[in-house]
Amino acid sequence: MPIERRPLREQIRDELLRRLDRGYFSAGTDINEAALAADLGVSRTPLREALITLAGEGVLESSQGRGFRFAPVSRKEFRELCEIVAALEALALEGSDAAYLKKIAPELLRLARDFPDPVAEHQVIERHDDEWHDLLLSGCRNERLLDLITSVKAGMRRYAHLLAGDDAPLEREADEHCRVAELLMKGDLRAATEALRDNWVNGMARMLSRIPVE
Amino acid sequence: MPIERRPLREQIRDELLRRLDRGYFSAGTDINEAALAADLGVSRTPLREALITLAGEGVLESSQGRGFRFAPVSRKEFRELCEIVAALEALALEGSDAAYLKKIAPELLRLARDFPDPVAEHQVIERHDDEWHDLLLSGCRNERLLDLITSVKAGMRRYAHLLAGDDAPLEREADEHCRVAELLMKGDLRAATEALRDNWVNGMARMLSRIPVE
DNA sequence: CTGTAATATTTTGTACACAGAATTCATAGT
DNA sequence: ACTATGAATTCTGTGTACAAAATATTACAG
Repeated sequence: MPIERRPLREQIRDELLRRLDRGYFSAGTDINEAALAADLGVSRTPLREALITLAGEGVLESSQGRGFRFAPVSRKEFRELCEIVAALEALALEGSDAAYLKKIAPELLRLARDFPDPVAEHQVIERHDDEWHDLLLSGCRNERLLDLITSVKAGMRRYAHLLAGDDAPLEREADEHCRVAELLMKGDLRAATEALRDNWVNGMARMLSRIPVE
Repeated sequence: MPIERRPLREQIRDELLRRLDRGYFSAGTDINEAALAADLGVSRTPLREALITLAGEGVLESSQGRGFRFAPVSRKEFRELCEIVAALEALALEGSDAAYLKKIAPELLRLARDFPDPVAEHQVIERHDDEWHDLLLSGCRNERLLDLITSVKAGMRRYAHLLAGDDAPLEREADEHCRVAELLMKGDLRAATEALRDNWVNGMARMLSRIPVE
């Protein structure tokens, strides 16, 4: 059994993101380091290291003497993040090998079509969506870009659980993914990139209707 | 005198980037935390916090048990970073207020024209270039995007000092900045964005000729 | 009853300590 | 001379301790 040999700070970061997905933390609340560390069964040192990482990704905010808190959600920030990821994913897709994309297009189509039961755990749904995007970008050779996309998406996780419950948005998302896959199958990289951009813009609109006006 | 009231980790991060600009550290070398902490006159704790931040920005790498080291420079990574920043700056410019851009265009032109003496400190030259880009993007209202650009650019600082010494690249850079400013003056945001993209592509080519083939 | 000053409590930011992993160095065997 | 083995050393990763700042509480004056 290959016991966990990764720095605690990384394991803690992952665990905090997992809890965030599950809605354990409500946005805007302060973090009590001692309490959270005790809860996780670690000391404050690696916990703080994880918190600093998450702050760098925009998941947390910090201010002198007041420690860390979960960054509040806002329509404006969500819009900003969507714009950014849309541009970055488009860049990644543009820079991918067209032949490779053509090869994986059927798999992308399949994934898009058999989207999970709308009543499934939100977590399952999110993971399915992530899987599709990951596969789509798996042909990008710009490693830094892929890292950056992962990092920015971590900053969007605070919004993911807002999508819970309704099924109509999921179907539209799936439709749009199909469209991207079909364009890739035809070998039209340019159009696929535009369809991906549209997907983000539309997805943003769908989500915005669920974020309360502050 | 307003004594520094920021977390040490931030001051340390800034100081490390400053030293990086001055070429104190050579890429690829391991960091000895105790020695560096002693040199800076702080303890290892806030130093490590700064190192973790820098690792998140791609300035450093880390591996289990072996600590941190300055990420090695490579033509591939530099190309990747340039692509990313080009896309992000283009996005930022597109999203700016056209009227505001028209207003600051003359100042941009002035800044581009009186570029500093080529024999000046590299640091001065870099700062001048940064100033121009900062002003150009000052009309962007996507705050997350601006933060992200700053962060990615921090990851490029390892390459900046390679530009030292020659003056021809600086003049070309200035020419291209002028062109962007002129297009903004005309109110042609689309063309200006393209010119900015070209500026990054060309700047990348100029730099690549100075990065040794690994 | 409200606002303010003083005090107590909590919590962060930083320093320090220690165990264990990684590396270096030395020694022995082929 | 070279590889392998093991001891010694160095350094990181994590836990703990403490001082100063922030927050909460109490006491008091208007």
